[in-house]
Amino acid sequence: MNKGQVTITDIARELGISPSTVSKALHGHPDISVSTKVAVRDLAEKWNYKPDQIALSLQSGLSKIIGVIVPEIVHYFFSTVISGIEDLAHDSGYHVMFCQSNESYEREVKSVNTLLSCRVDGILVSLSKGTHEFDHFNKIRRNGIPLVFFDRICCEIETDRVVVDDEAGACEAVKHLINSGCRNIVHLSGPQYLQIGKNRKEGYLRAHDELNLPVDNNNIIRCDTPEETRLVVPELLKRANRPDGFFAVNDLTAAAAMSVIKESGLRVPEDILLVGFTSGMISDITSPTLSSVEQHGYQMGREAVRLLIDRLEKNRESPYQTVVIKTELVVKESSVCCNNKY
Amino acid sequence: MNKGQVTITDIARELGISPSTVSKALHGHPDISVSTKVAVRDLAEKWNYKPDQIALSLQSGLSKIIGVIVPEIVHYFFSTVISGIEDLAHDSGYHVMFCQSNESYEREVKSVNTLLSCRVDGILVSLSKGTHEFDHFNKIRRNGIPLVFFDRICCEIETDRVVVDDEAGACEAVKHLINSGCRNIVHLSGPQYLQIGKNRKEGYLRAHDELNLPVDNNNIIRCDTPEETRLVVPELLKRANRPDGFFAVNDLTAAAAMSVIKESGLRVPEDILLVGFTSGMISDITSPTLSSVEQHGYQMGREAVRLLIDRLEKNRESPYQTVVIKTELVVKESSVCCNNKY
DNA sequence: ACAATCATTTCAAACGTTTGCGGAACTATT
DNA sequence: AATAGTTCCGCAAACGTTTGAAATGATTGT
Repeated sequence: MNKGQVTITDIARELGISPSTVSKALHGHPDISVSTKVAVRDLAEKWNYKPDQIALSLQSGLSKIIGVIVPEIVHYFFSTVISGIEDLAHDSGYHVMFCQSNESYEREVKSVNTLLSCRVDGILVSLSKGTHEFDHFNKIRRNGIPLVFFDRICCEIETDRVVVDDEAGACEAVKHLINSGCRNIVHLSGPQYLQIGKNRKEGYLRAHDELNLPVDNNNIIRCDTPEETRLVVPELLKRANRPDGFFAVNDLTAAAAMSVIKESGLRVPEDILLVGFTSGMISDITSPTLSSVEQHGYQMGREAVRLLIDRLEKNRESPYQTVVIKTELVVKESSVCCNNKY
Repeated sequence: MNKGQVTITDIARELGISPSTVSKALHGHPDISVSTKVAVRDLAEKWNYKPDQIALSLQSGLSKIIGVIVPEIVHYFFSTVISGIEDLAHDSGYHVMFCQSNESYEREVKSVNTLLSCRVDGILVSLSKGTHEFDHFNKIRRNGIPLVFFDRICCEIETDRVVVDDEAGACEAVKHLINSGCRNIVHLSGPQYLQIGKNRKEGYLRAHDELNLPVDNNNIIRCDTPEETRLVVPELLKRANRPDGFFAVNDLTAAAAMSVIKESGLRVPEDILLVGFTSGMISDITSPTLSSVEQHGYQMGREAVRLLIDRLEKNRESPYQTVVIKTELVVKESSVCCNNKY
């Protein structure tokens, strides 16, 4: 009508009744006569009345907003997680407000404060690499706001969590390499101060252990970027006992390794088998396509939201849960070789 | 303290003064005595008082929230744009609430309603593929809320816009191929009902035109996914006059084309040169690395926010602007060949 | 001494909504 | 005709904040 959105008071004025009557009519309160209800609803419909979320929030103390903090959106994995968060949140009547920490502790703390002052109902966090101090999370708890960690969790804080089954995925991947005939598998590993780096290495070790094969510690190489790969892998290929398989901590590294291997005149998968981690676009565009461990980011996002909303709307005091998302080995061309030696 | 956040009233009660005095003291209002100011500020500091954004919003009618609607976050390009939006918005004291349309008209309309009921101060939109009806955008305007389109703009609605200089980028890329010796360049093109598909084809045509070379219409092929590429490109390579260059509408397609070419025994860049579009991670992990046109998504995001905040905080009635982000050809290995024939 | 001036503080309204309680106007019961 | 019971509606407070206007108390001027 005039300017901005229609309010309950506009409708009341037009109908010559009080705002409270309009509110009750809209909510089907039994006190209100049928004729008034009809009149109010018709006019609300006609004027396209939508309740003001902000006023509702102030009134109820609930914002219906979920805050999300991720290290970076530009990562394929995180954008799939966000996608899952967004979808389930919207379907449940919540809005999503998100912040990037850009892997920096200071920005993470700032993001927490931002979300807190917005009075979000709950917060979802994946830790930044730079965070080794956790008091800002205690502050969230002190404010009585539920917190759920996903992927990069914080062990120091007791709360709901969603993690991916890294170790099992890594183990499955390495067993697959072993069963395909590899006996000299290099693990291009991530930093060991991050849980994911540690877990994936554990999986590599456990696979060897369970299949009763020895592990050569020289085969565990700290290398998780394409740049490092171009430096490190050529050396590995020159070894007397050349590696016959690579298990990389992420797909970018795996793809770079593939390039290096092919440039050196060796073939994938005929000479060397290769498996990556975090199956995404990348694994489809390499040649041959790259076997990889799928992390189901979308599902992880939904699960985190579900955990949060459960706590918000059901019993706030129920015991904390940790949901484990199963990984899945997606076998493509880079690890399938017919001339199995065993 | 007790529960939840500290309010201005808590401070007032503690100090035995009225809430309005606290508010004024916090704002440095000249009416308030220095001693009171000091007392209030000290206690606010001690109790870590943060003003309630929701109450402020209700009061001022301003939410300090920017709504964003994108087709999908999982695209590298869009996630870089979002990253830029988020960074500048936060630095300017705004929060970001975002929605995905998932390329669906219905979800786009729903997202608009969501953002409107949240009373966002302004909205940033990149059109979904499924949107051919624009009345929901007029509704935003009728509510007096500024609107900025970015990347996938809507020509039917007069408003601020940020676009990328697709055509110039495509033209530069193709000229680069021509100048590197190509005389038979295939364009793997996108759908022509999307502006980007059209613009990039125009760039291809203009490059030929400006360098006085004829265009063979058989060289313009509708193909913009890896799957299509694997079907289409092998045929092209069998032609009598085999293409000596490819310009693809996106990097995924370009990368897939590279695989197909190499599998057929031809070499990149020795036999065939290759340029893609939307320089991202992908262009670094192919072998050889892929020349591509950088779209500066991060900068586009910042620019869109700047436009919106300018309108919000400066003159709301100033004439609409269209900002063009320059593209940039990033030459890597796939298009650099020493045995230039000319 | 009385008013005018000043510094400091509080009041009250406003933003849009919800909701318990009280009230008016009926109807029904005695 | 008085009481009790219905039915329908409005009042007012509350959420946390801002802000112009009004109030308070003290000081100054004549």
